[in-house]
Amino acid sequence: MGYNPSEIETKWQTKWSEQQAFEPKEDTTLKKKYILSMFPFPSGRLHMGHVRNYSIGDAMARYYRKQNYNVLHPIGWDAFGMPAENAAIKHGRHPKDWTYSNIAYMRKELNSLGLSFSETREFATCDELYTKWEQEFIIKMFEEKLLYRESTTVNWCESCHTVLANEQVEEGCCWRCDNEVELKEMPGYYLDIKKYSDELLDDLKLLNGKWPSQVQSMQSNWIGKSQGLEFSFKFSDTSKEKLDDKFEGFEVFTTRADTVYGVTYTALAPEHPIVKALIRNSLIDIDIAEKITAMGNMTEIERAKADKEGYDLGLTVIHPLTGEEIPVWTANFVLASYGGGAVMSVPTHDERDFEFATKYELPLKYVISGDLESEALAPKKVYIGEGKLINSQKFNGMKNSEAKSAIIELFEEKNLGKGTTNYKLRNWGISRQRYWGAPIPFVHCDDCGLVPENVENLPIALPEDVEITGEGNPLANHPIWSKCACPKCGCEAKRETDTLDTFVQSSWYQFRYATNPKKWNSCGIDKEDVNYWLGVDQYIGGIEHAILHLLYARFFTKALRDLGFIENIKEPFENLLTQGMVLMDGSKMSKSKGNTIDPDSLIEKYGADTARLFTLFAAPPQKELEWNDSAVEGAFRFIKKLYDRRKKVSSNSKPIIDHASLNKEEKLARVKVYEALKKSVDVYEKTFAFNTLIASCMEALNALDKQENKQVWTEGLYIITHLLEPIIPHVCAELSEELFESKNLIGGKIEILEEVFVQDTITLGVAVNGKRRAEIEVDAGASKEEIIQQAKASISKWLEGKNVVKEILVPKKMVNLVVK
RNA sequence: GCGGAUGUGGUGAAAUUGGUAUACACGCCAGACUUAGGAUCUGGUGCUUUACGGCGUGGAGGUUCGAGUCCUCUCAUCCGCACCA
Repeated sequence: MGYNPSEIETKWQTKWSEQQAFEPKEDTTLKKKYILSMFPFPSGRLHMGHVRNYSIGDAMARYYRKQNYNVLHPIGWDAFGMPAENAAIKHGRHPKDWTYSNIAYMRKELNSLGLSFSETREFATCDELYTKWEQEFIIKMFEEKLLYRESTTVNWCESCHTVLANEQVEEGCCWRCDNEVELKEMPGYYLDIKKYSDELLDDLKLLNGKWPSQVQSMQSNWIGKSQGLEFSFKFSDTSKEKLDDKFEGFEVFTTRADTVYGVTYTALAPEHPIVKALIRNSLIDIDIAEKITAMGNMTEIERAKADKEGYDLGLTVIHPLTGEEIPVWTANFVLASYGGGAVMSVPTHDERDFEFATKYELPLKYVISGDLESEALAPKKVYIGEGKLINSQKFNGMKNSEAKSAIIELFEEKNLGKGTTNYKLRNWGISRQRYWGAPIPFVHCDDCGLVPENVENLPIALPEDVEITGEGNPLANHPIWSKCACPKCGCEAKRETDTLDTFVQSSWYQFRYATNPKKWNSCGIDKEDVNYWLGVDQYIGGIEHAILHLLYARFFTKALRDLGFIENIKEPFENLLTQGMVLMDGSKMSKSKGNTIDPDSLIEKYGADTARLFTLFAAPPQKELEWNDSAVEGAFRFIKKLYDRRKKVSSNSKPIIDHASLNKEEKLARVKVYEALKKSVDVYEKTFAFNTLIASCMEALNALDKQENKQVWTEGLYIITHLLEPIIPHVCAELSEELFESKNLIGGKIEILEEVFVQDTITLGVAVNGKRRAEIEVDAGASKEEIIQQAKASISKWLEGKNVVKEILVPKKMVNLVVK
């Protein structure tokens, strides 16, 4: 009988499901592992990236389950989002119907891969029960001032017809549809993630060695903490007058307090309120005002590409230390969103300021001198390096690195400014003007203002009878849905029609899985369950979420902790593995390129075990995986061979073998088998280099093939099927049941017999001056002298007319003879 | 520009604390069995040389008896952020 994957796999999948084999136990005294792969969006079909993601996680889950851990290995559906609405527009299907039928199909696909997910903990984020608790969190966040509503400039994607968070804008374009993002002023809801800037940054250290350093550094850059000096420039009297005494001055932020004496102009963002006031009051020429407005309307990406541009505002400020009168400009390189939208400019020691000053012939003043006089004072050059201060009153001669804090101190002493910290991170805009999302549970009342919905009315569910055309917000267009009574005063009010960003759902799903499903009706997150299961011992997913999801989920964890929904948890994901992409001909598999492999047809042709084996064998999980048809054949061939060798097994349990009585090939086979066993612990618990474990098992099988001892064969297959079960579970379960009554798949680790590694003779390399020249075989008990003797004999021709000046013996490895 | 990685055969990739570089697999070559095979099995396969040898982990140095591994410099590629004051 040949290897028939579909028969074997169907049999075991049915059995596992009937036995509820993968449900976590409720006994919280058991040692636990929480293995989590990022949940999929129910797009319709699995792709190879999913296969890889879940094969990695499943191998870990199955490994720990076999080691008698209580394992939580859940799956669910990140089910809200644009594509469901797009499908509705394109195929006239209701998003809900589209989503749930996709889930049903993809659940079948996951099943066909033999993944060991809990069935009872599965949910979709669009389930009303999930929405209900999420809305409760949102209301609590509002009450605790962690959530607010404000009208401001936002990123707008016209093609998705919605607002995007900063994290969802990639190079000026929408992360989902790649359409260029526009700026738009509109109201929206924001989560105060900035409040957690320092904690989010500092706690990255807790993840050292547990998260890829790349992800840590990406998050750290994104938070973008920088320390410096904040102070204000006061307007000169004439300027103040010009502004009708409405403005005293403006605040600036600098990380280069050491260059403060070199300021020769200041610059405001085109959107700065002072600039706007000047325009509004016609204090600037009409054509220049138009140009400034145009500058302000450019997106950040356009501005980054544009040449430096700016206009003298005809205002002056007084330098707080020198009393000099300094001109005020507006410039396109000043960002409204950072550091108060205003800068002090030191063209001599800042490249950007220099470029601007050169273009508009603004004055230069050097305040740092390098070691070489010429370096610092070469006319019309910018000097970025270290040096000593000049032209800086009492700080002259001080090293600029020291002057930074000294000057900040002076500002603080004189009450002119203070040392401060700035962040690039901006608050998380969570409003989306779309239908297929969780409604934001607030009500607008003419009398009471913004009022949260009463918790007992939750969930605020989506109306089913909507028309989805792609034009406008379907919730806002619904004839009656938004009509409601104010929860506070009972008067007629209007329900909020924005929905929540889908990243809100994925920010707390790890706690929902951990909550026992029996409690799902009564609470969103159960503290005790979460205390037992969290943190996630291993999280697995794509690097594309390095900032987005992983930052939001970290923030949410800290926020939920402060709101009292969870406790004792600093970080949700203890260990993170970012898997590489699946490539075809060097580029990412994608529908538009037509270079996809359909997992279904792969499974149909070779079986799930081959798909899983190839995925884990072709590359380490962290690296990119290049698709290769013949390598898939190779994986299939190995499984067939393994299955075929069941004929070699002669007893149904692990035999006790008299190692000394074996011949050379038999001993070698045992060595290879036990080497694989030894390696497995490291691979499953630390390195996740499944490719090397599989290679070791292949070596072991090759070595077994070179001998005929039935006991050695029996022991070998007992161990190999034990080791590979997490990777190719169906064929191993089948073999184990048939040959060993499944004994090798239960009951923890198999003992490593060290006696197997004890050898009678040892092969050593012999090197002369570090260059390998020969190989010798010595008795295991041979003394150093005997070995050196033998080594010299083996390389006698290299010793002619030379003296051995040093003899180095590396036990069990090699001999190095140094000759002259 | 800033930050993070990665460079090893024809290809995917291995290689505790520095200790016989290229395990395992794919591909290729040769052979066996076949009417035939893209099936299966066996053997070979870093480059170079008739051979002895020589050369080989992006490049150049260094430390060491010994370096893919450690140090310095450098080149290339990839990823993230990017006018952040």
